[in-house]
Amino acid sequence: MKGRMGIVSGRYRSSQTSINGRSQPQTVIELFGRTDTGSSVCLLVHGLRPSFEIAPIGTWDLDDGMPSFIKDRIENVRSMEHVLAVSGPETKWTQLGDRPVWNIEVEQPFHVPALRKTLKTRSWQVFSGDIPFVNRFFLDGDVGIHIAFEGEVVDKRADQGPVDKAEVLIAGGSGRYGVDITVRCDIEQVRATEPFQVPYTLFSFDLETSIEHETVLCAAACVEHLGSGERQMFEYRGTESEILEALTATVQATDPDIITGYNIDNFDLPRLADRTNVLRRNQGWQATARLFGWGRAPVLEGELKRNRDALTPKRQSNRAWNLSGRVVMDAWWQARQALKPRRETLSFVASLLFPDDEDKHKMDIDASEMDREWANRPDEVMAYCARDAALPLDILGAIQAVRRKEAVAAVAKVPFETAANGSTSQLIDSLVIRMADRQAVAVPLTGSAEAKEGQITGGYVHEVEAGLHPWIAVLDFKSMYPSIMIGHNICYTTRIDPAQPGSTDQHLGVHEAPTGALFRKQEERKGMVPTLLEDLMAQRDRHKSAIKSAKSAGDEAAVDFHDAMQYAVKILMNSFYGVFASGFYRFTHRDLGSSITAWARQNIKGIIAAVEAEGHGVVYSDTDSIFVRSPVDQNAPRILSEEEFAEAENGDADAKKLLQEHRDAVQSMVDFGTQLAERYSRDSAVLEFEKGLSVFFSHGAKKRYIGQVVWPDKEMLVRGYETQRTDSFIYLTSTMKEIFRYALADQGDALVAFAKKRVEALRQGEVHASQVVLAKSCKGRVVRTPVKSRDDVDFTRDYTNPDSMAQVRVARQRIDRGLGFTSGMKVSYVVSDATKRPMSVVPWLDNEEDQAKVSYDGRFYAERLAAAVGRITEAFGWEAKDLMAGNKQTSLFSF
DNA sequence: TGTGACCCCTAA
DNA sequence: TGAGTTAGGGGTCACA
Repeated sequence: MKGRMGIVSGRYRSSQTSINGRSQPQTVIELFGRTDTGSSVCLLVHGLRPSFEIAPIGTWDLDDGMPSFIKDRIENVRSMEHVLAVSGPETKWTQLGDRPVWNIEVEQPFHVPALRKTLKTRSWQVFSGDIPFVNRFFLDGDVGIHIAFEGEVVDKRADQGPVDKAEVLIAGGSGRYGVDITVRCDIEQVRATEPFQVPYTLFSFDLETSIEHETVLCAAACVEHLGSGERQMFEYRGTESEILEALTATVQATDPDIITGYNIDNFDLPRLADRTNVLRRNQGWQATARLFGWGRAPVLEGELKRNRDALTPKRQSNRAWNLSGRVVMDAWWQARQALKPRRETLSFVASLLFPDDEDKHKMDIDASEMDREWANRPDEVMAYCARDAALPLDILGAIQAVRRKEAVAAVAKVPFETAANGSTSQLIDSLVIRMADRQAVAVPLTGSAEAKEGQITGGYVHEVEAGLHPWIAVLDFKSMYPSIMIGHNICYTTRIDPAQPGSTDQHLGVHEAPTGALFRKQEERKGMVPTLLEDLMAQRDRHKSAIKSAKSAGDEAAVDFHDAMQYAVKILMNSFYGVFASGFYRFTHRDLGSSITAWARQNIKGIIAAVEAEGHGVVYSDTDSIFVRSPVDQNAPRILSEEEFAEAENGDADAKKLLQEHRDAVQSMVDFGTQLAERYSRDSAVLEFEKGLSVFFSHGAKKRYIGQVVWPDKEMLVRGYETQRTDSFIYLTSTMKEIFRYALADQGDALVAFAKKRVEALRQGEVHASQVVLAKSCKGRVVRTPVKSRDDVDFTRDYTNPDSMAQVRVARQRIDRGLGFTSGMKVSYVVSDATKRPMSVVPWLDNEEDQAKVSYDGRFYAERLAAAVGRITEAFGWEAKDLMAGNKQTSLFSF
């Protein structure tokens, strides 16, 4: 058959095969995914052999030929156990210059770690020796998530046959896979194809569990087919074994690519794993498969024993869960990343995303009393469970999680699983190693770089001038760090090491960083990273222009697709700096990161000085942006009210004049900013006029400012202040927002009056408790699941003094009440008495009964609000004014 | 009352 | 023991 598929994940299988009567090691790659026509596939790919590379430490003159002792040592390697073949040498670039590199083919991938270690002790330098075998397939074939393949169908779901069906075994599989079709092919029959939207199937589930007995009371699942948009609901009751077996049967029958749910990583999946262990006791391995065999691997004992990509979901240490052929995507984690919600409960996130859909967030079941609820109102509990099984699908849809991860996978050329659950360095690795192989650059092992000593110096932040500043043009460097990397050819492979012999040889000119670090010119050797970044920039431009043409053609799906792609490219480009500035990445050196930031500081400081020398004040600057005073009529109206606009529309002469003056001022600022950006742009450092503010305000702290944007759109801009923070309380943030409006309108008196009123209301306790809920994330290691007592979580590993942290005290109270705990989740609380040390806090729970009991410390909250608001008013010098108005207090908000 | 350690979260 | 970075503000607690 011929087809196209989107790869979910891959794994490999080691076996023996017989060639001409001789037993030979064989390694088959199993790729799981779904075709463009909607069938799930297991592709058995043949022809890739595990290997790595070695180079001798020490050097000799290449022109003299290879010394005989090297030949002997190579023969020695050839005769090592599990080594199949040695080929080479091939000349590859290494940090120590061009070196002869031999390729070592081994019997199986799992032999590599031990051989690597032995060879290191025998003075070989090892390269490409820590790349997972499946990654090797993506790198060598230069493919990513979307592939086209050709092959022979060896099994179909509808076919009959035992699990060890001969056709599958002959094709290199371990047995009948849980997919629609199993296809055998050779590596040459797989190639990259244009990105397309894979019609994935999603499976979302939720459990209701007994707090008393830890058992599963009931479960529900919802399956969504992205291709058709269709959904199916499933409900499970009965004995616990029946529930688990029925859930597993649904997974196998609906065959999803992606498994989701809300907080399944830390709750539902561990619970299912625990219960499976209890329920399977005194039964064979088949019981485990029936209860929790959710993967696409054949139902065989060996498939349960694997550490990863097994038949049952598993997780090692803190990593995401994994299982064969499917990917686990926790909707909680995705929502947290995408939305940064103030609180993280399912009902809160649902009300954030679907504010008008009351049914999605009302709480009519008391989760802390689940046993009682289940006994008294099983149907309501079931309905609640079903709703919470479906909601994660709504959430993933609303934040476009699957489509965005798919786009990242397409850009980084990795399987879906790596984009969904992998690390940033894995994405970068995927692109950089490909480039290294193309350029004959040896790939060093992770951890082989010299440790970075201390931190490198980062971006420059200009002191901000406190107060109101009218007509500020905001300019910033376009993709500053990527541009610097391209412009100065910064790469692991272009760095000139002064300690290296020959480093002082003639270069065709060099890039010298302000730190003194040297990089070759691209004419001499173009870096891998600059090449990749240029490609990515071009790719992003292509998607951006495709968005334009799709828009004019009215093709909404194409707009979404190209938008997801251009966004993924942007994310990836901006990740390069961080990875290369990190201490552990395989292709890094401490000079790379520090050179990038040093050039950045030089650029921005140079521009600040030049602009100021021209007589234009710079009120603020952070890393790659600069806020400049525009030579605009200072008396021009900064913003017009709705009424003034209406009056101007209606032909009112005064209003029309105001409007004209405002527009003239905006235009004059735009002209100034555009012209300034043009004049200070360089090839590798493009300055852009990003936005125009009719007024800018800061109380004098870096990274905290507000502004009235009048170009390109009209909006309020807030950075850093409490309104942006998720660990503040609503009453404070809403007060601040209003204060900002007064501040930007320069209405000092109204501002002060409003601030006083709000502070007083808090102090008197007139504000509803829901408005003073604080939330902070809480770390801690769960040492026993499920979490039933305080001893089940160890907070001392994450906190020097856990008892002094409010979030820990709250977490402990939650545990006491049987509400469980998951590390990293935000916990909500209210301060009940701040005069105590440490302050008394009570958890804020999701049910009205508990909420009604909460009383807060009004004085504490009033002081916190006063402190925040006071910083703003102080900058205006309004205390004196207030005193003059007859207020006897020495400070505005003292009591 | 001031200070520093520790922590969370944000800007870039 | 698993991994993008640094700069920075501000809250809480403990202690001098």
